[in-house]
Amino acid sequence: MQTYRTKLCGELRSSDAGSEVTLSGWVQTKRDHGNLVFIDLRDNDGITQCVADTGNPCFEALEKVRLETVIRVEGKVVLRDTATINPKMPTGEVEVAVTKLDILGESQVLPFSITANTEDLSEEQRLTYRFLDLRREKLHANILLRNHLNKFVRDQMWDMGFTEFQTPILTSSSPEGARDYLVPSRIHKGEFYALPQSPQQFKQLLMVAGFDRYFQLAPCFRDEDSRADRSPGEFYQIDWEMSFVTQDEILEVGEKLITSIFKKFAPNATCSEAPFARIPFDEAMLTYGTDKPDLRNPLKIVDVSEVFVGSDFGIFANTVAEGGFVRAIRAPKSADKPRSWFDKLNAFAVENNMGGLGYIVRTAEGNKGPIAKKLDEARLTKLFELTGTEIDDSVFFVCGKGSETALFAGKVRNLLGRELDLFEKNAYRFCWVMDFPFYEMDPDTGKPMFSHNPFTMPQGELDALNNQNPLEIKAYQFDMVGNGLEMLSGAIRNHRPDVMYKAFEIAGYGPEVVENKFGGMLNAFKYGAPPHGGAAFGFDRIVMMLENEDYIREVIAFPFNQQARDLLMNAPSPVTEQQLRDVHIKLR
RNA sequence: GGGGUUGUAGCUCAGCUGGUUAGAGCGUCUGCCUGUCACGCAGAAGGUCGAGGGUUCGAGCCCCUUCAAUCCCGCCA
Repeated sequence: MQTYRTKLCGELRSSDAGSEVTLSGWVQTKRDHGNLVFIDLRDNDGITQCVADTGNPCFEALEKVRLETVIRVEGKVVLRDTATINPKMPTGEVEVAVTKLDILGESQVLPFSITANTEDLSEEQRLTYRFLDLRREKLHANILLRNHLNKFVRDQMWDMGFTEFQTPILTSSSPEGARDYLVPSRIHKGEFYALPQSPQQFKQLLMVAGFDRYFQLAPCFRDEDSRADRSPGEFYQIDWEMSFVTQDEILEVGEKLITSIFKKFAPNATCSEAPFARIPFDEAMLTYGTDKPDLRNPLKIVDVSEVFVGSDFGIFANTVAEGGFVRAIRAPKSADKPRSWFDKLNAFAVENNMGGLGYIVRTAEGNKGPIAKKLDEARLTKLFELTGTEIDDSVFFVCGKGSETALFAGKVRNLLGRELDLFEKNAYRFCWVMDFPFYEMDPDTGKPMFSHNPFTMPQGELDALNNQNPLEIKAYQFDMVGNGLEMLSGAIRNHRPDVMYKAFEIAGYGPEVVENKFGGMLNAFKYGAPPHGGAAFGFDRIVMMLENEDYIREVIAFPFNQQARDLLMNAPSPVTEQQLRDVHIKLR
């Protein structure tokens, strides 16, 4: 059997001139000049131009070959004339003068062009013909980068002393969190496996089993609806867990891993250095109006309620008196913006059901805007001091009560940052958001419910659960946020059965619920559990950030569409009656 | 579960206030072309206007129903 290739399509250089080579690949483009034909031959490695003219026995076959046909060519590497060198191609100094051509795999007429821009194609087309889409340069490169990241992360984790595990894919349904993907049992009528939403309980059991440091590039399955940055169905986490560990030590692992990743895969971008800013949840909500602060945006939200107490501006003064607040955002160098700009921002507030967006414009000639007249000189001075507002700046106000208003201030902060083009360019800014509340009020029942996950250790442990207002207890729970995206979530776990029973009791669950739902893990904790904690990065999201992609599908080889369908493999799909009978299912 | 947007040639789209035979670019096919590199030039074929119903003398365009795609809200311990 003849060899398919002696060289790859990306590796020929001028130094190879004169040698005989064999290449195999896809016909990416064909430029037929009648008596002279060029073919760009592409493989995973790159592209090489092949050429033949009328004197060549392969000429007619080469002229007829359809795009994306797989061929094998033999030929001689020749230097191109200076005038015909293509500096855009790594192989552009040479070409292969074809002496023999074999068709290895014919292509039908393509449904779309491999070389067209990605944005010129519908998602439906791309997913239906994903194998063609994956041949396109950008997506192909994204998937290759994902592959490199995969190995890099493994190496890093091994180097840090972690042990790689594989945990079950078929497991049991867990009662909290997202909807499970269920798998009916054939042997046990009426019972179901579930695909894991994360290996959470397994990795904790591994700690109890004494493995000390676990990691896994873990597939996770959640039956929830998709978003641009959230693939439906399945996704991957860089999941790790550590025994005898403090919260700080977990954060250090996260910082070390993420900085090494961005240093290697985004060497030209600015990246936060460890240690990252550690922002308590409450401060994040006040200063950034979100639990996912984008630190590329320099703007900060400042509480200026005190300025309005007893002022002539009745709406704000009354809201503050009723327990609300006024928060301000300085908009630097925006005083020269036209009235329409301020109107536009006000309209944004109205769209968000916020009534309006007050503002003061500070100029050398005086202060303008609807609120300026309502504040006396002393109050204005205080306001400008609190917010750092200088001449030629303006300052915007959000007034109201509760988290809704706080979150709206965050939206205004983002909008102003974009409008004034303040976001740091080509940068990755990371921070930690810490000290999440352990419980939050369930608006339906008026009782405390777990705000994150019930496996987390409350700060203050049993003493806090016994003696503090549940809504004021913080959790050893943290997120890493990068450029406004949640990249990691982690926690110190609750490894003490007594604390767990009490935590669930406060959330309204009796001991039988804990034993029923988390019996396996709870039982394990009764036989000597080490203090432990861990975290998990969203793997797909890191690739997304590295590639500056807005859509998570751009970094997944075979993603679902928005409706959680695989258009290529036609999943989900109906099954036979016999298959249904086997698993004791009758469709209604 | 809810809201927005979209659906016209193989692909990406245009199509005015409802009015003659529904257009463009790319792709396909045919012909010409020996230095292109998204080659170029000339010509041709290609349409259930997502589907179903309605209004109208007349519907790609208006109305109703429905299907699909996409983005968002809910949801995502």
